[in-house]
Amino acid sequence: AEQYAIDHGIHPAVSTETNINNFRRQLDNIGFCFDWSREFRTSTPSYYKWTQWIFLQLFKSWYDRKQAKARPIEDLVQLLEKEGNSSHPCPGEPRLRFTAADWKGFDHRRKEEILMNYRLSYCGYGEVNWCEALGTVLANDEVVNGVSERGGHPVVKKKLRQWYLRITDYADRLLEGLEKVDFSDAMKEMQSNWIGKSFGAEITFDIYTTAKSREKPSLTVYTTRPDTLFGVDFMVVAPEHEILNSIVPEDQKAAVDEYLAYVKSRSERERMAEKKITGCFTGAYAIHPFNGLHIPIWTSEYVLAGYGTGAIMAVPCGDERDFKFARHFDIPITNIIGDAFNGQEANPTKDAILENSDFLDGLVMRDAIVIAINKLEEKGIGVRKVNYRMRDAAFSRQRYWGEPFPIVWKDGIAVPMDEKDLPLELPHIEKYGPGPEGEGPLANVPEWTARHLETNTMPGYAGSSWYFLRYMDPHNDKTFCSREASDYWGQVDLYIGGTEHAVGHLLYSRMWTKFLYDRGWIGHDEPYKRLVNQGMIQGSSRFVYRLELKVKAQELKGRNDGGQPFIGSDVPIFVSYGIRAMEGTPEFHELITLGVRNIFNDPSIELETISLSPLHVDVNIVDGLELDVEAFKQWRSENANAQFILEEGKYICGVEVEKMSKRLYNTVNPDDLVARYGSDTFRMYEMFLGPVEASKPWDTKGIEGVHRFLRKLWRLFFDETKGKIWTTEKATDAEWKVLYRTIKKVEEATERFSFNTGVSALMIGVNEITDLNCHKKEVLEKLIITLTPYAPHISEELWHVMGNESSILDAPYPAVEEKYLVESSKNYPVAINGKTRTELNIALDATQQQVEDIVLADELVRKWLEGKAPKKVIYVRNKMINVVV
RNA sequence: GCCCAGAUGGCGGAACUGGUAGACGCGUCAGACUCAAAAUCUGGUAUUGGCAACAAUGUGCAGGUUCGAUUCCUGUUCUGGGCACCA
Repeated sequence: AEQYAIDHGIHPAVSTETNINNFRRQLDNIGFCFDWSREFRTSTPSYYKWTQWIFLQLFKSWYDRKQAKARPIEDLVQLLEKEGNSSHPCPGEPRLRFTAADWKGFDHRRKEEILMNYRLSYCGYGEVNWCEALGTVLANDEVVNGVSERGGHPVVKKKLRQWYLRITDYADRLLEGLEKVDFSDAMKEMQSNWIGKSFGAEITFDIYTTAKSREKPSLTVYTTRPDTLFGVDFMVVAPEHEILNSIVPEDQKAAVDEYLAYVKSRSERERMAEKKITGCFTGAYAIHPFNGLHIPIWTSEYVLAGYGTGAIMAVPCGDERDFKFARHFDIPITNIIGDAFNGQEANPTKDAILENSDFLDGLVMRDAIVIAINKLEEKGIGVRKVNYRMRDAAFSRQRYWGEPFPIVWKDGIAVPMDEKDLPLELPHIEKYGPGPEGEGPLANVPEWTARHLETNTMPGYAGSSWYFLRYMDPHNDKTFCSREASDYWGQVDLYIGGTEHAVGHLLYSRMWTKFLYDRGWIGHDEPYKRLVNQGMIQGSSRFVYRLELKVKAQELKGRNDGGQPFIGSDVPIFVSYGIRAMEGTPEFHELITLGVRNIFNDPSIELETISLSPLHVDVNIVDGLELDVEAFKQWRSENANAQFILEEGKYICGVEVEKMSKRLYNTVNPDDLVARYGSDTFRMYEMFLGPVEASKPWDTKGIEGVHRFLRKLWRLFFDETKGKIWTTEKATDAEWKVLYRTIKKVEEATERFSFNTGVSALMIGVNEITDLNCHKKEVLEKLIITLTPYAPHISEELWHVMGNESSILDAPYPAVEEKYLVESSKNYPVAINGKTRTELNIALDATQQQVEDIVLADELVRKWLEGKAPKKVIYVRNKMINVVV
């Protein structure tokens, strides 16, 4: 557990100024532009002071739907005081119901409860992955196969106090804002899908159940297709749905409880990803509001609690997942779309004509939607409803390293700290273990808990949501960034970042910007004017496969885990890749059983279940594909007693190409390359690899070519024997032509971020200038200015070699002199029936008739025509000629 | 499973708005220089057939639109990114 904490934080003693400077110097060395890093931001008190300040402003603000903007919470208090209970501040979308009595007298706690429902950063309870054995909370990617990645301990869900950002209040504006920013369509689509705005209806069904309950239960579902109301064959509620507490009759309780226990052991990701269909009948029925039919209510993990009402009406003939579910559990399917449903697969069309649908019969589905909603509203059993897939963003972490929340807890109420007491600095701690109930490490600090300070810390995206504003005014100690500074600099003109931020960072920072804009602290409500997605450099990851076993009704002394006959933590067993490939076969079961018997020296062991968890292993302890078993045992303490099931005496690792990332243990260090070739070569090679947007595996073959190019460039200025060879002679037209053609190509390439073709143009240029034997200063100077963005160090060096005093960065970018580039004719490709057969040199200003005459007179063309007259001659100026026969 | 993107020689890639497919670089083959090596330079290099001129085929796969498709449309396969606690 401690190791976890250390993995996730940097010891404050190490993250000193020196460390940051070293880090910067490293980045500088390899020619990277310094962007930002979590370590850098959070270790700078002024950053976290102002992050905390903004958090407080979010806490003290609410979102006024009528005005579509954030306002100070005092406005809300006044509004509520003035209008009391009679008018809800957000009619139509009540988040909260309270009575006049609640509000009367302003009971402190009640008031806070109400305000908490409006605050833009608020506190609540949320589910986390909880690992009892490690006593810690785990991130989703630290859970593999339902057990902890490290140690293989069972993981279950647990409710814990969490902070949230009310980003859902900004859903519409985040959607609309996409229209005014220059992002790729793919990025916009990802964001709008994430927000997931949909139009539909909430429909409430009465319930028939033999279970005893005080109130008459009802079930509200959300659907985008109320037109299919008569095709409902069953209902499904999420396993977390509260209704399960009140509607399950005695005779179904055991079955439902068993199912819920199973679900609790599975992550949300697994629930979405797995193809297997699971579910359980609750024993209760919903009553169809129009025809009174009893519709069975099921619970299944394919319905997620966080979306809509956490319950759906299932229409198997129109929805693929519902269809599969019905098939799997033999639920009869009602067809409401006639021939459009073939009985073999669902048809999600909106264009079929409805039948078996009472008052909707004969209508096209598309039109029936509105009619159905109107009828539902009229009868008071449903309401029109806009729904968003996006949920509020979890804004707290149970970690040490992050901005502490400036919140003091008093009698269960979160009280914001005084702004002038910021920053609230992280305490120095010795141990990074999690708190007693899985809280952050701060829960272990007596001075911290004695002050009743919040023990969660903020996530990385707190700082990354606004850091670009701080860059505009880094030394300001009055505010996070003065309005003058942010007005002067405006939006970030160009943001280069990966698509992996599409639905995280890039949405959060857009929300923060809108919030700061609403409150008048900045003058623009979108942070980034233009976004370019660079591709990811991929690494080759290596995997080991850990066995997760249950042993048949047998106690294995000292190897139990949580009372289960489960082999886990202390003797992890790893299976070689080749054996893993046999998974599912009887031979596999046999091999594993034999292996396990050998390892524990107990021939009576019988295995009940076997599953394999693929785990990343550091590429540095793998030679090709073969794992260095001894190094592996030392790599992580929990693997010290590891046992291996080998193939031919070797442990072979699995391989996958993934993004290169520290957490995937597949990184390579560029230091060696920089030492060998220099940072210009390294930088240029990265640019030359391919388009910026493309992802590709890291591969250094080919770096020689770029290095040779820079040496060739150098030889334009220096000769091994003669030394300096550049001259002050006047350049010829031919030399200018080569130069300006190069500059033009490089400029165009750079402007459209096509750096690889930019490098290519520079290579061609240098080759041509070398061929012309040109060493003239006036040409070379312009050439290296063009090169500067690609290879800044060598350019600067050569600039000074030629006697310039100031930096090349201050030199004006050379303007292309078009007069050297004018052409009067072109070699046209001539195609017969679209297939290029020859080339003809024709003047650029030739007319269609002239071209036809020239082309048809050509011997080769006549050969292909075989004496026939052409159907058509297509002539596209400056492009090509096509003769259709 | 859902959302997004990509697929072109032995390899990375180029072809910008539907107009000469394979620029540029790597690798490789042949040659020059050299006692030799390194470095450098010259030439060839999509596949198949041919001494050659040239011809046929060719941009993941199956179709379609067009005088003309790597580019547009429909379907499909595979690979990568994201899926809410990696940031």
